[in-house]
Amino acid sequence: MAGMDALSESAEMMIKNINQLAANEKRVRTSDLANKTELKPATVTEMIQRLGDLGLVDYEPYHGVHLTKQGQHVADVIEHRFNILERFLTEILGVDNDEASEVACRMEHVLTRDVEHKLTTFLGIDPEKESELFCHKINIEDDNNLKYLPLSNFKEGKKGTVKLIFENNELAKILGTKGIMPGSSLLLKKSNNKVYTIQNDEGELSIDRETASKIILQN
Amino acid sequence: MAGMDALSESAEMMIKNINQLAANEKRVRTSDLANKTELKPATVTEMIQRLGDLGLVDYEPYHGVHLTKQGQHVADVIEHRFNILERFLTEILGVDNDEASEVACRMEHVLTRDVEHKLTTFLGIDPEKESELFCHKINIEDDNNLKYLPLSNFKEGKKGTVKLIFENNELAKILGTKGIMPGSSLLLKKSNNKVYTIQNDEGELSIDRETASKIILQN
DNA sequence: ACCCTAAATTAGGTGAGCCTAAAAAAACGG
DNA sequence: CCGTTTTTTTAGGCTCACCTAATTTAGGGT
Repeated sequence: MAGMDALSESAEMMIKNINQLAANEKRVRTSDLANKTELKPATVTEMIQRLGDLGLVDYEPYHGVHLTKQGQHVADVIEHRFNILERFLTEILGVDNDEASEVACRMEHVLTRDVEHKLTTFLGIDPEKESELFCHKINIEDDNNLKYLPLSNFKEGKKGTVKLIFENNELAKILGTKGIMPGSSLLLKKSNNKVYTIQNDEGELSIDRETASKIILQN
Repeated sequence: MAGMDALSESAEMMIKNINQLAANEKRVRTSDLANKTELKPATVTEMIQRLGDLGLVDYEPYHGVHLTKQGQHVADVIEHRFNILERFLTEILGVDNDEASEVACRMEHVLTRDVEHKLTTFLGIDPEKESELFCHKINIEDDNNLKYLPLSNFKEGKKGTVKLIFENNELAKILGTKGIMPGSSLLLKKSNNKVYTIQNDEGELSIDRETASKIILQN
């Protein structure tokens, strides 16, 4: 990882876009990138030349680019950060999709590996299994201090205490009538990633994933 | 809020630093800013001149700057975003202080007001009471489009998404076989306060009031 | 094979944000 | 109140990331 001096946001975005277009065609053309990024072709050329100099992209004049191994790695990291951030923003905070996507796209460039990793864990994803990207041990010191999780990421059969319910709306009030409120305990009886069946002192009920993502529990 | 075109990260940082130094002395001098920001004095001069042109700072050559009302507002927003982010990173994710501070400092510039607000709520702070900053109505985008109602109180002809079903009993299972489960959509075709006729992809069915009161919908 | 069009690159310009070095203003001590 | 030192500003230069306009290359049709 020599010379990994932190790429500019623009450079990272270009790599991300190359990666996304590469799904369709092996060599990505300047015009496609210009189109996707809303930059002028001349700007794209300039950029991919610089990326070429950095060894992130294999650039053959007049014949497009494709990511090198290094470039692919960068793309994977960015993509992952974007996904994590987007999920956090929509599922946990309840930000709407367009805005979440936009904000995630700007935040993806300022995350550190550690924050990314902790956020991944927070979302209930096991970072080890999540991808091969970080197999060279990350060494997150004591993940067990991450005690808050949305119900949507709870494991079946686990019990937890409600710490907060995001958005103080009608739904929260309805949940309240069934004994689901900050401070109360509940058991996630069954979940299939779509329907979550929970049980507490007052009985059972089923809720959808979106709702489940707004109930934050401490285990 | 005219011309609030989104300041650059550099400009925002400069305002933040001016604000922080202003705690000590009313007029903040170039050399103090140069010191704090690790920029050269010439660069600071250039920056504060630009901020002056934008009306964010009152700049008097050779005699330092202080924030205008507008500038102060920007500073307060940034400061708040920083604090929220830092708290989230340390308290929820468990990121250590130095790194949290650094990451928060880069993220503060890309937060939107909505995300900031939702994050504030997530941390268990009531954004309304939190500060006087946003008393000039924040206009949380129309909370009324997030209405949760039991099917029994739905209006005829309205469509909604099932958010939760109270009690995981036989009846709920039967509803499930008819495509009525958390996450699914339905239309209340007819209701007379006794019999509720609903329609979804899989057809129509009629249920009684008691059952209807246990199905919570979002419109 | 040749021309023509579409695509890509080069050439040259701009502003932001940094710099150094030189000049100017303010401050301070006798 | 004058000279020296410190602070600030101006002048001029650089890179990055964008642009437009001009030029070059690739590739398809006849």
